[in-house]
Amino acid sequence: MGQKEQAANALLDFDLLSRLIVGIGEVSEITGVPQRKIRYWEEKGIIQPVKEVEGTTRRYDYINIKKILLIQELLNDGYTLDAAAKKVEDRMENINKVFLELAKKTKTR
DNA sequence: GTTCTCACA
DNA sequence: TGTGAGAA
Repeated sequence: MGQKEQAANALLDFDLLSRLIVGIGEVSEITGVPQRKIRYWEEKGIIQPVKEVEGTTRRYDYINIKKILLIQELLNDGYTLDAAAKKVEDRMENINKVFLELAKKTKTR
């Protein structure tokens, strides 16, 4: 596969990923985290699902799903929920920072 | 399918 | 920290 095709696929994947929005049932199914627990984490302010314009059902984008996965891993490693949440929060913030810096320094090509 | 709430460990 | 169950 050539570089052009790879670049095109990367853009496609990113586009799909950024549009991927699913309900709690599917999130629970793919992450293995019970729906009840996902709602519980939201109640504690740890995750912020995106509300649909119409209706009251929770919607989860890929960032939410990623967060749920990461927190679940840390819990399995013995972290408390609060500690796991804070760690995930800090990591994502740092990653965002790095990419923002990178975006500033990178010229359009 | 989804929501909330009360009770419980 | 999380679950069960019922009702809407």
